[in-house]
Amino acid sequence: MTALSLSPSLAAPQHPIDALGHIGVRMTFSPGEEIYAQDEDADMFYRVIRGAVRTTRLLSDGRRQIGDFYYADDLIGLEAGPVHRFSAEALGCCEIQVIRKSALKLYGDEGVKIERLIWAETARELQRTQEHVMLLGRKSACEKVASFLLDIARRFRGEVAELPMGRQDMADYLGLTIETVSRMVTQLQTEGLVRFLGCRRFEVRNATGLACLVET
Amino acid sequence: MTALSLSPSLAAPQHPIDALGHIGVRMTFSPGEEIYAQDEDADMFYRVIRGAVRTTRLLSDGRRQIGDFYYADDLIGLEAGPVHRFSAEALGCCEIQVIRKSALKLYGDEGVKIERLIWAETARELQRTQEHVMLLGRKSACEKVASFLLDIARRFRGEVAELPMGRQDMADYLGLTIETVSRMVTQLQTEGLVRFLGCRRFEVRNATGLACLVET
DNA sequence: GCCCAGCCTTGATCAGTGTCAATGCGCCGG
DNA sequence: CCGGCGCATTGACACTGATCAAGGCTGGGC
Repeated sequence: MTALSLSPSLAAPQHPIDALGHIGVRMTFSPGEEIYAQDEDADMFYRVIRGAVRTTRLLSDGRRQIGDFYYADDLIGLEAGPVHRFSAEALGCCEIQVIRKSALKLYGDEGVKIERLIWAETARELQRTQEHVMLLGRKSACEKVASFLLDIARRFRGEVAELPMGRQDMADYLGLTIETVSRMVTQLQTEGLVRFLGCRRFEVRNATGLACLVET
Repeated sequence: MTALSLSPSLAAPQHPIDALGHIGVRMTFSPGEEIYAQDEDADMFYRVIRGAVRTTRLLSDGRRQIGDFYYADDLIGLEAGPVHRFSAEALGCCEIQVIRKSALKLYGDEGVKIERLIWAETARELQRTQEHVMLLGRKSACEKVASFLLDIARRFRGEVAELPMGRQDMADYLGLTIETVSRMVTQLQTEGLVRFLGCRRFEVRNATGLACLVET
């Protein structure tokens, strides 16, 4: 690690993720398949090449919380400790690059670059998790769903957006039940803020109205 | 707020945090005083020497969420981006070591050690934030308060524990209202799980009973 | 094209938590 | 010692979101 990359997001070359190149192996996973398990040894980390992934954690009585959703070029499985604290599962079919941490030593300068990348991604993940805390702690069901849809929609730049997850996953991410998510989606649609075409495709019809629901 | 003189520490570096030694300045803050502000430039980071600190974030309409509480030897103000995304405030009187990130360059090898320390702390913070997400997303008011008290109590190893924050801060950390926190505290006491001596001091009377409320 | 399974939506009701308001308690200054 | 202020507690009630229970849609296989 070179000294002092304290603001990793500022030091932004074109595609830092490319440093990972073809290290490790590529694997494909089918819908719902587990990529790694909660409490499993964390000697690998993963890069999403194609598709979408959720990380989930179960309480002992079965309540489920989704940590986050990940898309192409996101890194997952970075851990401070020796084990994975969430499990990761493919949402649909997806392709994943699997990298053994200990293998990085073999890559010299390149390995150093990658370490820096990992640190930057960890810091970014912290930011995202802090946003998630705001969402869960202080937003109403309606605001939660609106925030979520707006987040997804941003990835599609005005095109029709496609949800890679079902209502249960949305609920477990937002700290709601599936019924409440469904009701809020219906409500946002009734109010003309979004329009659904089937239950996984939607478009934002009133971006400013939606943004009003999403306090920052 | 008063800048203190830099005094060399006598302790030999054993804890990794000691790498920070006496770099930077020490300052004291009085109860409620702001250490840094939300959206302020993040060119410093901070180490709690004595006392306790909260980080908070406000939504535009005034709803408040507390990110976390920090105690002696915790680092705060580490950010991925260029600005602080939460503000930090002293809970009681506290002493803080303030370190300018750019100053680390001057410390060569020591600077590299510190950079590693910062990375480790960021990863640890991510873990803590993920626990916070579980708490907010999937726990009842009663479980939230029980988790919180148990967490605090652990820092006092069976002794009478002292809450460094008031009910409002607990509420804003747990995503509840002050009234609900108060009711849950009363309920836990009625059930004989904890006993309060004044509203900021308590002891755990039935650790296993309390632990049962805190699913993992 | 039809059927079926799985997911999604909707409705009715309920529990938990928030809100509003009043009261209590403890600490500090005078 | 007393009074007042700020925080905490308690109570009554409202409301959000959960729960339970039907249906409805949709997409894939035959």
